[in-house]
Amino acid sequence: MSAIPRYYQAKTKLLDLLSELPDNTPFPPERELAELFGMSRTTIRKALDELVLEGKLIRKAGRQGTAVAPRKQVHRLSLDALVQDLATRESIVVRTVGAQDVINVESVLVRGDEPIGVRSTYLRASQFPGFAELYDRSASLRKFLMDRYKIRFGELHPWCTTALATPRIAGMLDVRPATPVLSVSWMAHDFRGVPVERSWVVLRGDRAHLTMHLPRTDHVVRRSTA
Amino acid sequence: MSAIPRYYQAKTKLLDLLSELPDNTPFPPERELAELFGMSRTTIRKALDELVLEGKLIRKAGRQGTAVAPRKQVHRLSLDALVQDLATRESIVVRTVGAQDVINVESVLVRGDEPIGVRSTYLRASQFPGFAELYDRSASLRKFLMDRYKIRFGELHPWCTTALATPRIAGMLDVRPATPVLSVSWMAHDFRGVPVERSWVVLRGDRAHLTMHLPRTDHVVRRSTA
DNA sequence: CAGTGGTCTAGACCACTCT
DNA sequence: GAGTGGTCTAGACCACTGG
Repeated sequence: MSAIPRYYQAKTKLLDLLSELPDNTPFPPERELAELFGMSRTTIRKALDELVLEGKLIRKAGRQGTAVAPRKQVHRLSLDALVQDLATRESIVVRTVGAQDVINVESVLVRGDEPIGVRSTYLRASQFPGFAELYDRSASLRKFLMDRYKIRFGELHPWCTTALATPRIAGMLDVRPATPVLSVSWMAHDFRGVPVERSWVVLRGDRAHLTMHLPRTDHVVRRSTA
Repeated sequence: MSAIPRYYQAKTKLLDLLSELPDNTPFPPERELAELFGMSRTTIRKALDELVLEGKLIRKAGRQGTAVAPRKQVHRLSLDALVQDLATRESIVVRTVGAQDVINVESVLVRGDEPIGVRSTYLRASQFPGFAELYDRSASLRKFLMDRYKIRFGELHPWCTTALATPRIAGMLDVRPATPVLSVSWMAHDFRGVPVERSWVVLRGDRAHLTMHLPRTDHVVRRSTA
């Protein structure tokens, strides 16, 4: 008479167990939980899968097994900071793509020893002669473009959605492929409307929040009411 | 010698098959694919699961089975529109929560005959006497609060992340539980800093993009370089 | 009623990693 | 070497939906 799937019952029980354990506590092995709950390992795994996707558990191959994920590790990243370029990063790759006409600047965003995002920016090489040699990787990319190439940026209209991590991105973020991520993209123009850069940021949804800012609105969009 | 899992090989093949089929084309049954690829149904299902999560396939219970999902169905929703209250919606529920002191206004956001999001707003009943009787559901909630209760809103700092759909939300969005969704939240204050509303929007990541706006920045955040 | 996806089982083998 | 998670199999039963 239970319309509730067994794996979901397991998930609920595991969540209870989980919430009482301190961070990084080793979790019982899957086979043990299966026997304990009287379910097959497959069913237990389905429950564990979801908890891992939600960032509540961490699984590692080999002997160490599953453990309670460190909580309160959600980092707040502002949209402005993403656009300006992040202060903390681990690596920057500048590479030319295709017929030497596209420059790709890729950086890994790190917070608290964890990679939590990847930022990838594409520029036209013809627009920025000598970029690879001149670029100072310790500074903001946006500031560099403004200072060195006298770019004056116009307004931005970034957009944001969810995606599943590709194998490459998953490797960079230390998560499994198909992990849900937050994807933020924008196309930057200068103040005259000339395209300047195309950027794309992928954030680990379980480790990062994107914060935005909306100015005071004393007016409201008027609607034509039928 | 193949480090590539069989389910991922299956996914790649299915993706090829998929990309050549028109929208809404019925897909072969799982048991048939299993025999065709020489894999177990479980393995095929793991591949199909990811394709469904990515919004490339649609599964329905019963006789109709799996089909190619309609593409190019991504709706762009602006952050401003979310905050103002959506123009298109299917249903609004006003209910009191707990000891009659919290009002919850919940609406389903519909685009092109599909539910793509849920917006839930919480208000303090004591702050808005007679709300349930007075509220005109055809108008913007925000506008209603401004007109009827003379609320003057201050600036907002919404935040955004990914989440997995709970069973309740999944039911409202017509997706499976644990489907990745885009979660946008904010706390609205009036211009003096008094809390007014607490809102939460969940969007189907495979059907909706959130668009934002960033004004021109002639200045760049200065960093203290060590 | 027949066929579909949704769930579940019991078992197997592998790669990895700690001891 | 022992134990972990990652993958995979073959089979089963169920709920649902169309003809």
